Amino acid sequence: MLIGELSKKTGLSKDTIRFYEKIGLISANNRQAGTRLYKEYAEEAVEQLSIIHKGKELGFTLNEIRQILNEWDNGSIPSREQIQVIEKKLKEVTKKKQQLIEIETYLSAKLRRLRRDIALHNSNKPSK
Amino acid sequence: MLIGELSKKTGLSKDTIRFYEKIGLISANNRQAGTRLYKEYAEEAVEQLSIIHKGKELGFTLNEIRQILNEWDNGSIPSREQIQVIEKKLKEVTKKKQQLIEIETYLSAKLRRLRRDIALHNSNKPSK
DNA sequence: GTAGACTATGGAGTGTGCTCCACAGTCAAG
DNA sequence: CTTGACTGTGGAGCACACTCCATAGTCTAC
Repeated sequence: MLIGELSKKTGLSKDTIRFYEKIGLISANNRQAGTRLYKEYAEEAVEQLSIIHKGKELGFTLNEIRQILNEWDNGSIPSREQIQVIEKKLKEVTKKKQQLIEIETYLSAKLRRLRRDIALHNSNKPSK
Repeated sequence: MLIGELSKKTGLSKDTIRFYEKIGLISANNRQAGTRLYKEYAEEAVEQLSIIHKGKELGFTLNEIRQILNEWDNGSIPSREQIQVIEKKLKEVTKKKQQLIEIETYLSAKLRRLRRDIALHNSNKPSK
């Protein structure tokens, strides 16, 4: 598929996709088009872009996402090392889960306080 | 407490803390020191910086974190609207939780494949 | 056979979030 | 009363992740 279709399927802009391809986060084949080349993306790219999108929303940098996608050229890195990288990322995911719970706790407490203030008809005099 | 102590307690650099104070994410009182003013931070700032740090690691922008901290000047915003903002953030937290699970699933599948490749003494010929 | 929507390339520009630096005042220890 | 570690201010610079633009070739439909 060409970039326009990929853009629609993923919700990412063409420029963003081109940028990701340029830095090697996703790959594309070349399709001959007259004197020029068009980029042909595999179906796989949709899932990869979905992971990139999620990773970004969770605060991973593109370099970290590169490790998550495991896009090292042609298995140049031994499997054992790849395993260690993935395990490290899984630990980071676990940490982020914990941090999410802590933020959720913080927000929930804040919400309870606000609701109570309103219930007491005291909405413009915060209790804290 | 002064900025050095706050920096040690939170693990954030002084420059970062000064930057957060400059954009109004945290606040400080002025303490007279000769002809100059030193910034005096309340104990509260430690928790706020902790939330900022977690928020950042989870991909929230500083403007989003501002909403999480709810640091609008002196309750200028009605409580009912504050409640809506917090509820929205809680929904975003829920979404991020789901995204974390999806990334975890992706990584786990990758890990299983790699482990199997090694078990088959086939470590340099990935199965996919 | 041309209008209009697509494609690629290169490079400039932008917003966010720091990070570093120079300069200068403060203050506790010896 | 000086040394050394602290403090603040202002501004420059930087890395990241895009975003936009100009230019130019391609392709489909009418």
